[in-house]
Amino acid sequence: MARAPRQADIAAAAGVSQTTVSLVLSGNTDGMRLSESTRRRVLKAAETLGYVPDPVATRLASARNHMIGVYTFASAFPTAVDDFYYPILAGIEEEAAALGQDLILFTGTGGLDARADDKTAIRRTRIADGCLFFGRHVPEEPIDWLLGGGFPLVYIGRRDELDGRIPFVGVDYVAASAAVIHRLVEAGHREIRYLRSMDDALSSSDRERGVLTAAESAQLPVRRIVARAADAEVRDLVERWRNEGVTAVVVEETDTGSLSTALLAALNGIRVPDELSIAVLGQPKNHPELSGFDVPRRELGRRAVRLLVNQITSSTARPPEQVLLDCIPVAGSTIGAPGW
Amino acid sequence: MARAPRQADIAAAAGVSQTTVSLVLSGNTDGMRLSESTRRRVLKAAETLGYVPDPVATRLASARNHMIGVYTFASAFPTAVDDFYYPILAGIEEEAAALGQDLILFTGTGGLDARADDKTAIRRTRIADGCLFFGRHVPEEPIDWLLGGGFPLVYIGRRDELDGRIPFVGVDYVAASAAVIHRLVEAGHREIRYLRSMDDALSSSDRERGVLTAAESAQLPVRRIVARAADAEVRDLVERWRNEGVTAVVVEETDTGSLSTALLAALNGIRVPDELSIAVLGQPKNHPELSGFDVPRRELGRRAVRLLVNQITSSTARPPEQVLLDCIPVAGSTIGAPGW
DNA sequence: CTGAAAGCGCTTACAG
DNA sequence: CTGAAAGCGCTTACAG
Repeated sequence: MARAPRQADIAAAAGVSQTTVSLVLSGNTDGMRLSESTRRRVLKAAETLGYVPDPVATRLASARNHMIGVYTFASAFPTAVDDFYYPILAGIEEEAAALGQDLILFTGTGGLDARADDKTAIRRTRIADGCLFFGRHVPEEPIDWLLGGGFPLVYIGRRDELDGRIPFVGVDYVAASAAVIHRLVEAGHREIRYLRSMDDALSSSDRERGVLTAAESAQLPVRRIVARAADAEVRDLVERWRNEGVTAVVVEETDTGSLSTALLAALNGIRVPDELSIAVLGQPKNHPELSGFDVPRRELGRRAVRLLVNQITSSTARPPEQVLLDCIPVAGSTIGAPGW
Repeated sequence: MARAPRQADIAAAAGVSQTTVSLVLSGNTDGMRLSESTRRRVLKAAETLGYVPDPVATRLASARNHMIGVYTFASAFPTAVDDFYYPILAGIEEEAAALGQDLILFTGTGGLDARADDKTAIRRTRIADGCLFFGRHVPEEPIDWLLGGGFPLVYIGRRDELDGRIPFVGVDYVAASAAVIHRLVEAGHREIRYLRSMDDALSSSDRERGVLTAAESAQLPVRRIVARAADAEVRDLVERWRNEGVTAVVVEETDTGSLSTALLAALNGIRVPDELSIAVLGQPKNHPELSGFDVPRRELGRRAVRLLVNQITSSTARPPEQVLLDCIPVAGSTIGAPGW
């Protein structure tokens, strides 16, 4: 079997110039008309030869190849957090397929942590028409470089770096978290504690902000509401809270879910929600009974793709689009009236 | 921010030709020597200008871009079968990253089922240095076309199409399935039934072959051992088998896991393994207690990547490598002595 | 030791 | 209505 046919082969077969073949095949007839007969001959020759345009050459010549990149600053398929990322990736793939875009997963060359400042890896994303970025932090220099070059990109997750010039699709954790606190307050709780991770990601501080805002507006004792803790400290905390007469604990759900797991493990003996109400800011795996909210992860992926493709196809430079998606409240059964 | 610097810019800055820049940067010094001073000047200029090679141009000129494709004949992130594909993809990504390869996910343009004969989509894979293929069947024409063109590809899963010319990394379902039957026989079972899906994939018939071979060598009544069934029919089957004095049921685990789920659901009332022993040819989600075997899915992905990269980097044309991986036996607790 | 030239397969002005 | 030419940013013979 021979080498893949190119436009020149079709041109020879159809007795026209390579330019004409390109014109016919790309459908770029800006003002120019091609005779119907030429057109048909070219198309037939292309069909016969089994022509497929070389996407690399296309991209080099025209800066469009219908491929969008996905760049994650850690493994795209991390073992520990399957359920966290998988729906996002599924959403990305779904929408990409719907829009006729292939996906390039940039896996980076070095070890996992070396990736952040792997400038080369990030710049490599330019082989695609545009790129989706994932990750808790933004490597400002290379992203700035891409942005400055007019390269279309969209972050997954809210970002406030680079003076708000980064387009993103994020999640409105502030509103969703506030709603959970309000629900507890309405159920009569006053002694509430919020357990968050040590991590300083925006998704963490947004949740905390929502919690604090809601607590303030309900005139709760805001001072003591937030507790930062590593997993190992949770047991002691719960013990202490119990003695303080706390009636509800709200916990942050992180990508690994280890904090909520630690909380549930520390609960042994305590009846939920009779003695203690529990709410989770996010939805842990295999715990549909937990009250809290669901993160629209699949939609996050889908929406990000749409934003990116819009950016790629729109000719005019627009201000960076920044979208926040609403979470889905989960009623669950772990919020009750204040106990003991 | 200006346009990305290219080799010509470095050449100007360093006072050499663009060719020299290419030579220095690529390290392609076949027999030719470059003066150390030139070399240093070029590297410094490249560093200063923040040069990053354009991967598109590199690929067009050299036919190597350190990207490997992943082509699935269905969604790469199918919702229904998360746990089935995810480990394979995770393995692929892991190994690709280790070998410095980016991944291109070809998502196809049309609907999901239109993909198989989407010749264009398959040919598009040629943008990568090579491609991994997934899927229950082989679209022979385009695969033959790729193979004939010397395009490196590796299938995930055993394949026997195209006269054995398709390189693959598969799973030795025959041996693993036979081992399960042997285990039952050793436990004293004679009345065994094997429940398989209606699907005719090779992974199904391999399992059946293993079951039959083992049954024959144990001189079981092979005639009646295999039952093909849709999920809905399982309940009636189990009922009948119960009346026939069957003491062990072996079930195929498919990608969706629906058959084993149906079997477990049909079991209500029957005590396992006291009354009935159960074994699964594969490992259903969330059922570590089931006896059977684990498919080395992560390793499947990893190994496939290694095979592919070997193929890409080896200069000599070799016969297609076909690898079968062993499964991991799962002892479980659902096999006992024959009941009733 | 280094450079001028051709070529990878396309697209896009620009001429006719 | 169609073609010759230049160019996208590289690599790779081939000369010097």
